[in-house]
Amino acid sequence: MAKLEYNLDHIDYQILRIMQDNARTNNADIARELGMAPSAILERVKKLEQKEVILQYNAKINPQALDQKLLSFIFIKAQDIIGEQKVGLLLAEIPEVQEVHDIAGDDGYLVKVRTNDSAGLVDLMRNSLGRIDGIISTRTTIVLETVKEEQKLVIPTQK
Amino acid sequence: MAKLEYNLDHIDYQILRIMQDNARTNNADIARELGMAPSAILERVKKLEQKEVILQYNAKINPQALDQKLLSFIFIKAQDIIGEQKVGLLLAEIPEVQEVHDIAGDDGYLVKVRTNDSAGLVDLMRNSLGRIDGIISTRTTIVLETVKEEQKLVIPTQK
DNA sequence: CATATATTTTGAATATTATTCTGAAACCAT
DNA sequence: ATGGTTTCAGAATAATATTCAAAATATATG
Repeated sequence: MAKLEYNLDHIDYQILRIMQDNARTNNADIARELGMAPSAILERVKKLEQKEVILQYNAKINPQALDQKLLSFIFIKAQDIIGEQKVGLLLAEIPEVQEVHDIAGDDGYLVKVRTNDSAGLVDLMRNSLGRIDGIISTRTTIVLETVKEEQKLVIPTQK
Repeated sequence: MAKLEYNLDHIDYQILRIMQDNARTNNADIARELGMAPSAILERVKKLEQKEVILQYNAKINPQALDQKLLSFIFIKAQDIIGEQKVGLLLAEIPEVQEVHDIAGDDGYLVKVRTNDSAGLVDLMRNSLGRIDGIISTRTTIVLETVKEEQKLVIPTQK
């Protein structure tokens, strides 16, 4: 699935930088900015998608607007066989769960969850987490305020 | 800055659902899918942007392709005055830092960081974190494998 | 409940962009 | 160098974005 050779050059990096900043920038604008023909940019973008360098385009929606005001991180200890992630996959199926990371140390997962409020969180823990076998314990951390939240990667300047 | 009334209807939700799934879906396609005129969709999308319901459009780039293979979470205890977040703002300035959350409990921050490898992480902790005054202690959690990583919100079905 | 006012939608016209394709240029490996 | 491959530019065409006026819808107010 994942290619071993991505082989990106300076121009690809510039395209990625633009796209990472605004995924709806059109080919014509990118072409103008890079001093190239639109057709060439189109080719490159398609190739970046095919090579799975660009994984997807998404709109970042304001959680407030959908009344999802509470962000929490939950550490979950599980009795999973290492590398199997049976619990992890079940956690991933919960819509309110945005991230599931298998972490080193305590046979556990770190899970990022967004709910309406604390009642929604309790609800989720009781219903969704409650139904999953293999969870030994949980420890929840409430986010008071988010100072920064992006998924932008550091893109190399040089080729 | 943030509006108190977003007042979204069923159609807005549908647009958000489409956009959240693929931010490069064009107006014509959305219009076709919702059985409306492209100009009406354009109006709504513009309004969603103005009302800061849609915050931005970004391309999700494969960290592997940029050789950023290590994901870590760092808990940082700081001697910040509550609500001030002096340390938090400094943390947010570090490019490798994707997220900074002010968390309840231990006067601390939860920070999400992407680096090349463990050497890059050590480097970041020594250089970038090392320069920040007010950091009392850190505890680092290494991610072995990410099972899920999205920022999709649960969008209501009904109006 | 009716009417005035504001908002949203449509549909057509125009501007802009996306996409395709061909030949030229650049690149690579031998 | 030379043959083969990849990338690019430029033009032609298809499709989409954008604008705008009028119609339709929703909202507010007396």
